[in-house]
Amino acid sequence: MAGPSVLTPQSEDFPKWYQDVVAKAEMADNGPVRGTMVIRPYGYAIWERIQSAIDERIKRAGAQNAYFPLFIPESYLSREAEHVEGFSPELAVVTHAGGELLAEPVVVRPTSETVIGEFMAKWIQSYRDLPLLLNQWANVVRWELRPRLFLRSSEFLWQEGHTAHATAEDASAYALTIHHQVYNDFLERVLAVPTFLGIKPPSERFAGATNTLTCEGMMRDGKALQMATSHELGQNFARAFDIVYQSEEGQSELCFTTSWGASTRLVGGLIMAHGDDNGLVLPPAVAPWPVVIVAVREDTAVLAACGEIGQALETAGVRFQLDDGRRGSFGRRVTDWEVKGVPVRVEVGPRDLAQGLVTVVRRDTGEKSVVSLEEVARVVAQLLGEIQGDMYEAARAFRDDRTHDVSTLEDAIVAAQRGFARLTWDVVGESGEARLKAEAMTVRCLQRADGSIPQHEGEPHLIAIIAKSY
RNA sequence: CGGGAAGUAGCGCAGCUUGGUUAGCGCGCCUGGUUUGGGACCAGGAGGCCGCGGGUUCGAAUCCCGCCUUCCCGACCA
Repeated sequence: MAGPSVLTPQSEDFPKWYQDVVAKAEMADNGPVRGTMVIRPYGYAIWERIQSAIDERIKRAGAQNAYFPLFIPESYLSREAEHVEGFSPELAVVTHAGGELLAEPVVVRPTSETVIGEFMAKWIQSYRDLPLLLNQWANVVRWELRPRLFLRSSEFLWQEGHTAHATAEDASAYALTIHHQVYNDFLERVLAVPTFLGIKPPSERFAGATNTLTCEGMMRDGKALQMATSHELGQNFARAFDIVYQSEEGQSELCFTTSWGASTRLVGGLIMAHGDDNGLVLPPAVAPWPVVIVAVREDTAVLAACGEIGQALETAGVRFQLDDGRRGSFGRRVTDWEVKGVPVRVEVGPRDLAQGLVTVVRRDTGEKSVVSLEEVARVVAQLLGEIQGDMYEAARAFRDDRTHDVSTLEDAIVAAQRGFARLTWDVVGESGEARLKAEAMTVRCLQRADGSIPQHEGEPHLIAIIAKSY
């Protein structure tokens, strides 16, 4: 069996385990400037799959991609009081350019509500122009005091959606649609991460928003990670940027806007939601290669069989990588593929092959099975679907096992040491939030008793989900 | 940004207290060979402005000052 672990075990030091995985799976490196990140090809391939899955859903929700500038006039930020207050500590500001001091400093975008607001104001004239549904894929900069690869870097990649609507109801409904049909659907079906959906308490709200929706996932150490957020911005930005339209009745009306985003943090969430002591465990839908064909040894018959299997997988539309055995011993190569989290290994060796068989191994459970050469493509294609579903179920079981209903703040603090606590929001209150803060815990989100997303934090009988978080 | 720890080969570390030949070890890497069903073995080899800058000294990886970076704990966040 396996020798000494390649990685620091999760139970010994979870943050160290995370760093080990990021390094050993060749996902990312620290950049030369504090907080910056170099995303390596394997990590970027995962991001690209995340990107395309989200992009597809965004387009299905009716939004169109566009691109706005990296540099934003400092004065734009100042127009929305809460927004500038929230972001000013983490802004990178350019004061010099072209060898001269700039008359007005420009900030490197921390998010684009302001520039996009400026252009929405220009483009929207009539109620017929609404809703205006935009999205952009971009990098943003928020100067981080305590960076961690993928989870919190000073520069990160993301998608930010920005929309303008005629009514508050329409804006609110659209934010909810994005939350369910883009984010939660993606998280469940692609990342295989179950979430708690809800709204943020006022203390955790986005700077300038009237309501913030969140998807909270549980990591393998029981901490919460906010995997995506959607914001109802009310008329705050419309007022600041004069985003108005003429109604059917000929009146000038302020728009209601929304914004919503998901970032490279998702890669960190993916690592921590499914990873184990042997490394990354990828759901097939985000794996750069759902399958690796491993030649046990370099041998003519073995390589010929690998080629055949490759052909069959190709025909079945399954992406795969071929490990022809030229690089090191079998055990070494297997360990490497495990660290990288490849969902299925097809091991092709002379012993099995003599009987027309190959060994198929699942990364998530470690389960091995022996199948015939003729059947392997069909079996693997089906197995990938099963793994995708099983990984979601396993993550849900893990989360449910560590989520407890409690009736007092003190019990919540105990439960949130290793998972999530569900406590009536009325019991928490402002003093409760302060008490939680002292324990390094927060209210991650507020939900209705049935798990649905409330309209606002004033609804009666809301449940607060309390946890430690990233 | 506050408190703590640390920076020596790609990675993990020793050497520093008590300054003094050519700065070591393990893993990885390269070459050749034997191997290959869960991190193989033998032989040979390459690779260092000892984080950066300044100072003390005949002499600094080692002592002093400043800065940068990383990790942990807080405050802030996707």
